[in-house]
Amino acid sequence: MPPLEPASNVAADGEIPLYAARLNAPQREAVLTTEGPVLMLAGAGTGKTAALTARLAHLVATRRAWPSEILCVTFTNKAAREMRERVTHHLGETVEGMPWLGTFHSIGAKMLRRHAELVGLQSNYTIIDTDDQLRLLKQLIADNDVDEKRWPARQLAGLIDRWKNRGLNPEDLDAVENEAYANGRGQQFYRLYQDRLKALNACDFGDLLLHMLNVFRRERDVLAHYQQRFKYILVDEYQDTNQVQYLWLRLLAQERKNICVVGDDDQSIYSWRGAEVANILRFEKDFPGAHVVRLEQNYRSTPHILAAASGLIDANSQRLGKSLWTEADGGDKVRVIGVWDAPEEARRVGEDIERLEREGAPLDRIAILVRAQYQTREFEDRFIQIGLNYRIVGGFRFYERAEIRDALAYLRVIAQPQDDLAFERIYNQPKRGLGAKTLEKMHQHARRTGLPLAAATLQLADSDELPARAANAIGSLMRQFLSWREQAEKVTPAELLRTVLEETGYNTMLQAEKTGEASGRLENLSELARAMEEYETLGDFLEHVSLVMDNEAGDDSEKVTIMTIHAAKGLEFDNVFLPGWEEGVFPSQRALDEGGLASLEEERRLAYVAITRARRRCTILHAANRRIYGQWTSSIPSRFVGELPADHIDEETTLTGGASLWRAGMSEHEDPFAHLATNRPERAGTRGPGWQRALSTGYDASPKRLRETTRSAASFAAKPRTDVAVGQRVFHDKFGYGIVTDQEGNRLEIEFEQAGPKRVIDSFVTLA
DNA sequence: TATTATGCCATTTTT
DNA sequence: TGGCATAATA
Repeated sequence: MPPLEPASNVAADGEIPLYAARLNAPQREAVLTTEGPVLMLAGAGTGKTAALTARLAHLVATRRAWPSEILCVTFTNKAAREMRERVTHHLGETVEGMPWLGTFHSIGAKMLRRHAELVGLQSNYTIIDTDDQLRLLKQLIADNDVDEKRWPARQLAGLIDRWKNRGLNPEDLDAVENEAYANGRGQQFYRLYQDRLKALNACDFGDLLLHMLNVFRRERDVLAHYQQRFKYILVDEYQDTNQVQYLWLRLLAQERKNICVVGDDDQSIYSWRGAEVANILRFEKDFPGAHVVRLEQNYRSTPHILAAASGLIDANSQRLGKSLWTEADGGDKVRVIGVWDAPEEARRVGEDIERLEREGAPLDRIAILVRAQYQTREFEDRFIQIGLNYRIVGGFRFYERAEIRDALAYLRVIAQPQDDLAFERIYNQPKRGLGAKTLEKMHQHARRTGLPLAAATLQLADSDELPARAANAIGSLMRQFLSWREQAEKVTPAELLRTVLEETGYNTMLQAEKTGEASGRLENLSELARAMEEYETLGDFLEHVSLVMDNEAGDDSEKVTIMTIHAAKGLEFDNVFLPGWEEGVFPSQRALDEGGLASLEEERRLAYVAITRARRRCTILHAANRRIYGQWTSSIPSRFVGELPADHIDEETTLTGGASLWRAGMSEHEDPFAHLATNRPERAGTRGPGWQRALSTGYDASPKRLRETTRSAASFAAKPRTDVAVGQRVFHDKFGYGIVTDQEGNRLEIEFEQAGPKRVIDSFVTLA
């Protein structure tokens, strides 16, 4: 056990150690207050991570604890990675890595591998994702004569997830909870699901935490062991913890009470995922005598941006209260721009970005942050048209692609023969002429014999239950599995994967397809194999895959980022564009219709997060008309716009006076500008209940400055390519192969083989 | 058994 | 509107 004396690299008498040298007073306080509970309230951009890592470094450098005696939990792999890097930097290479620094789930998984038998699992259990989870539930629902139409598997999955987030086991459900699914069969299905998982030697994400919580609650010696081990506990983004995580931490911290949590109640935006702001709000009650430190000096944004954000969040009740300030001065006010419709919004943002680009602003420091994914399409369309480099974050993740999942399913069956879900995914992929009928027999046999699906299938192939063709197909597949399993002992996981892809004919299948898509899939698979190179065992790799689902696509070209506000939490950009600030979009209709005040306040926090991402300039936009689900809908500016303090914003509109009319709620035939719209929007009878309130929130209806939007100079000035002509066959990253049917300047009309006719900018295609 | 037609329903998604 | 899932067909 390390003594409590200062290490050599730390000055003894009040001199400030290196890792704390650049910290401000509150940050330093947060670092040096090592004993007892600490609540660090860290506003946006206040150097939270710096303080947190310095604290870690301090604990180790002063020998208060070994790295292995500190539990440090984050929510994302990214945050964990960053912290690890920064601590390593502080402490130099001499210190061993921190084994207990990671996400809640990865730490849960690690503990559970050690104690798996206590919850009826083997230590090589599989971690299934939501896709597997859904398929499993669908089977259960079908097997138990419940109409999936009436009681969707998604709903059940959601319920189970919520129960687990709250730390509830099947037996803990009360009658009300039980009623929530299939007329009082919630508990039954939850239990069935858990039993099934156990039989598959698998668990879902929620289980990683819940199983360990159960172990802590039941096995006193296990709990005591970890309580002893973790001398200090650090928790990042505490406002995002859910009930299980809270209970978990409380048990672990109970003994020593050296727990330091960091968070910002104003940035709590995941309550719909089970996060409870209440956890941070009541920390001082949970841990009496807690030392509270407020980080309020902001190092990121200009005063106007901060003031706008602060003014907005002031409208929320239930806050711990912080006021951000900065030493910086100057900077532009937050711009608020009203436009006619969504296409104009995209055009406007595109033009602004082109201007910024001409002024020398790097594209990768510009972001467009949207409330919902569907908003990205308008920008994508526009940017393709004007040839602006962009990337959309979110949506498909690497490990969620079909080909990757197929490949992983093969590996899973090799590693863990009980993994029925994986086996079921690939038994006929690539096509082996096996269908639903064969599957049904496989299931029947598995149920009869109590064997895992793969094993039962093997038996079945030897019986004469199946038509010869099917039996042969299965037989050879099973022989392949046997041989792969043997090889798994000898070759690296990456090699094994390559063998599998070759011997199954998966590669051949894709090669035969000859589409842009298929070649992309092949590339993804070799990318997967490459990513596997660094893993020694299959098990290591599979755990990594299921827990670390993020992948930073190695793309070097500068691009504008388009993503949701949720995805942007924790990031910062020089220039931020915030489109769609309209009632019904942001705040979202759902939030207005259900969830009441709490939900509205979460939307407001989301708006606060959005604005505080901006370092230098922030532009908010709202459109009068927008097509939502194919229906033209007109809308009024978001109430959040009205809540921005007037002194810190510049308002502007491209609607020549029409804006104030529309804002005043005039009907269509009175609107002198209605005829200007080519697609005449229907007047909204579909407005949510929020609009009345929005009108009364005192939106400033004074006359606006006139402003005419000009067309983008860049997209017309660009020189057309000379190597492309009508009739030329070309390749486009997104649309695949096609023939040029028309050329006008740098714009091409292309008939794509897969995607049909499209207009694109010539710089986006290569000759085929 | 594989392909086409129809229908349905749509936030946010750290693991 | 359009993407995805299940249903109906060749």
